[in-house]
Amino acid sequence: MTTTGKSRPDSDGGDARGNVDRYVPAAIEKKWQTQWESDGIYEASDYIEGKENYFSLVMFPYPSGDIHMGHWFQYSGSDAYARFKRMQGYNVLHPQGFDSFGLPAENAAIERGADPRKWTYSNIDNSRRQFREMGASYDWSRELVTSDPEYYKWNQYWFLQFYKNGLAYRENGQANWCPKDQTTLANEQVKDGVCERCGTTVTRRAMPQWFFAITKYADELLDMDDLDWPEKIKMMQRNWIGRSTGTTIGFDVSEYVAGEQIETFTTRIDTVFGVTFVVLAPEHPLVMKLTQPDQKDVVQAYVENASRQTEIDRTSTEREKTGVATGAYCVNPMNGERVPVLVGDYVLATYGTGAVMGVPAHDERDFVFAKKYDLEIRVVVAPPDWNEEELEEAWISPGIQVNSGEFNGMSSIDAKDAIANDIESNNWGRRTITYHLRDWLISRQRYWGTPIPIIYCDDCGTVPVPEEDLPVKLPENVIFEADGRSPLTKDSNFLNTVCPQCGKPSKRETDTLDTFVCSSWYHLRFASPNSGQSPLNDDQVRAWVPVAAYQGGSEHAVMHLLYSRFFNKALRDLKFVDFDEPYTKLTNQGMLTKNGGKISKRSNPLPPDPVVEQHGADTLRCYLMFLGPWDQGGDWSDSGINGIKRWLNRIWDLAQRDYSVLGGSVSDSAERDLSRIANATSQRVIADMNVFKFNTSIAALMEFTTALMRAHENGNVSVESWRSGVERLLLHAAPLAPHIAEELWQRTGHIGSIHMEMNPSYDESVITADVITLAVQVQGKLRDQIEVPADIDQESAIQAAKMATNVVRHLEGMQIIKEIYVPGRLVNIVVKPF
RNA sequence: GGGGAAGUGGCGAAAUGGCAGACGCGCAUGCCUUAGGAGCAUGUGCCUUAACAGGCGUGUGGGUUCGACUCCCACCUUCCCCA
Repeated sequence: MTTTGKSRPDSDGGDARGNVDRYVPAAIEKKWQTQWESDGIYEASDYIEGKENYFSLVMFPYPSGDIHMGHWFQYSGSDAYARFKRMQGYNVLHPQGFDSFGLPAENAAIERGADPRKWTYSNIDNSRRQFREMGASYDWSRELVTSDPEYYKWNQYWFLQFYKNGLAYRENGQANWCPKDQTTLANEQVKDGVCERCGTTVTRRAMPQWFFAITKYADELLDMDDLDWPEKIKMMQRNWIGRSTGTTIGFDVSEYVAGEQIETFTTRIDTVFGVTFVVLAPEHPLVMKLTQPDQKDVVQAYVENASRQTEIDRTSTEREKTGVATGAYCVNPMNGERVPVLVGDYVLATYGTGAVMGVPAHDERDFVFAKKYDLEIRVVVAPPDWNEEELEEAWISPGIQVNSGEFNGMSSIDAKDAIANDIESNNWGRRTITYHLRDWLISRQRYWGTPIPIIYCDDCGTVPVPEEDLPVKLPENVIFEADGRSPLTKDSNFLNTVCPQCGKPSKRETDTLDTFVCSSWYHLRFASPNSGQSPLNDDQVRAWVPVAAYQGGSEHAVMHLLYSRFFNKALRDLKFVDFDEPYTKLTNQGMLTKNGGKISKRSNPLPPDPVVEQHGADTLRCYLMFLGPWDQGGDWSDSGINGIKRWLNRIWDLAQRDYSVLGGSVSDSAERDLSRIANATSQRVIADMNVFKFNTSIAALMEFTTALMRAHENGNVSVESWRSGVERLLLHAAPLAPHIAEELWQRTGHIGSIHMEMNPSYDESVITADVITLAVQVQGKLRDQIEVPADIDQESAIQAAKMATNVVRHLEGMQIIKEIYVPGRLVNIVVKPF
């Protein structure tokens, strides 16, 4: 414990400063948290006369047990921003809730026998407590918990709308399977071949799965020109969608299999005359049909071996590319040549057509492959000054077509089009657009999620649950076993039902929805939280959405943020919303680390509660904001927190100083100086808060704090200037340190909450000083500084600069060849020896 | 391998073409104190110097400019994303 809590009879804060009690955060923070809540000052009205609505949303947490220091970092910043916007006169909606479906609850059930519902809701209670201790300005009246039936009912409703409109479908497919979590994963949830959540190597498994048709929106999702988002996130989404334009062309194999051809996709159709082999994925349906008898054993063994490898291994650039010949040949339609067909495991059946044309001269991978297997390397796009010599490495840049029949002499850029036209007119293939993006796999073979509202009837087939029967509730008291089967498949009360169409006994779907469905539309529900009979209230949605400012981590770049955009567009086309994008402006907070590593409860713990207990919530909030730029994150260290504590202590002391000692000997210049720094501080703080630069906002406020203390000690400012200075300091500090600002606001005689006040205004004309310091350089090196009137003209400034003592020395024996004056900043004199 | 971001005192950082190191930590000296993990004051990039002053300095090497942490080129290192 610190000594701050102990009462001491005299010395500090006493005597001339007006006998003030010490700053004890614990004594004021709880009090104001309770007061704010009972006054409901952060509850947003949908309309306030004369105020513009501003929806400032921060990504809601998964309630894993504790609000950890990373959460404090994220939520302190977003709360400070929301508070700042409120004080700029906006009608701000800043809600909070819990993304409470998901694997950890269920794993806790399997590992420790905890009931997922109890485990989750007790975590939520704890998280609510910690959010309150943070002093965050959330509108708790709009809180939502995604595992509540009132919420997930609408997930089911959206699913049904999507299903009816062809945006949700079920298909047999190879799914990513996590053997540990016993569930399927979307591509986005597989990182480096392992499960994003638990790190287990992902395998593939064939099973019927539900999908959302996100690829229908691939092109529209690429249009992000109007989004005020970090360029990095846009780039990641573009890469993830991975649109590439090219040509599909068929290589005839009818001499082996009647009427068949190998379809290949390429973005470099200009190199098609350089094809010297074709490679099939081991899973390609033509592999066995084409393989010649003497190659059967080799190919079979190769295919079997490939099936045991992960995709990551197979496509790794570290690994040498391997392949085996099938003994068959296919025909290049462009020149009628027969080229060998090989099988190679670096070609994946799931991408493109599952076959690639090999052009060793113009593709690095093919080049290496051809060298290894001694295949022809034929140049068809000539590098500049090429004279038929062999290439040292693949030439992948544009060039001039050679060995390309009628296209010889054309630039390869033009040839792309010309050859594609030729192929299309001969019906050998077609222009094709491919995407890396796959449809969103939403099925999870898990219990703790939203049941998919579908019933399977022997007679009627797949039947959607009627909307009036929603929600399909998750059963309680189910059996958990780590056997790869969802508890829902073993709960006969849940599983067995009757067909809504024919009334015959039928089975429910036992898959639950990916939890990213919950977070794809939660912002809409925050805007219209109380619509019991409909998912949304149109007026409320229109009042608040799209979200003006959205804050969250960049780890959601290709999952949540892409799904949300898709959801919004789908809901727009189904006439539920009338805007194109859900989040207008996005800001990423950086990651908070400890000793350079990720903070984790087990291996690298950093619990916030002890810090709050020792220093108070305001100190912790400000310290986290002061570490560095919010969008860059930072590394936690205990050492700096005292600086912030000292600053808050100084504010505490300063705001309560006895100002009756002032006013006796007011100096005009001291008044002007204080006014100048006061206005300059507001200008800096307002500009910085607007762009989430909390660190420099705090630095400006610290400087202002020091200036106020100096003014008081010198005793030469008026009571009015002093009081308005203190007021200004408290108002600017309020978004960052809400409790101490509120307490001091009250103690300095104000009625009502400081958080309902407006930011102080500033006058730019006051900020400019009448006398300024100019830097004087000779040859660009600083030699002296001069005090001059602020409105000095160029000629006088240069005159004065030349007379500065230390400048004279450097001008001796030199002739001046150039003089530069940067108004208000510096004079630079360029010289050379006579 | 491709794409992106970053590299500044002992430390967190500021400055995005104009006085590098604001603000804070730490450290040093002094004041106050019975006491200090409290408070206040002063100092604090490196080198030379008694001082005035000078030299060097923002990962490395070039370039543009009167002037470069900032812009351009090449390279090194770290982190992130993708393969």
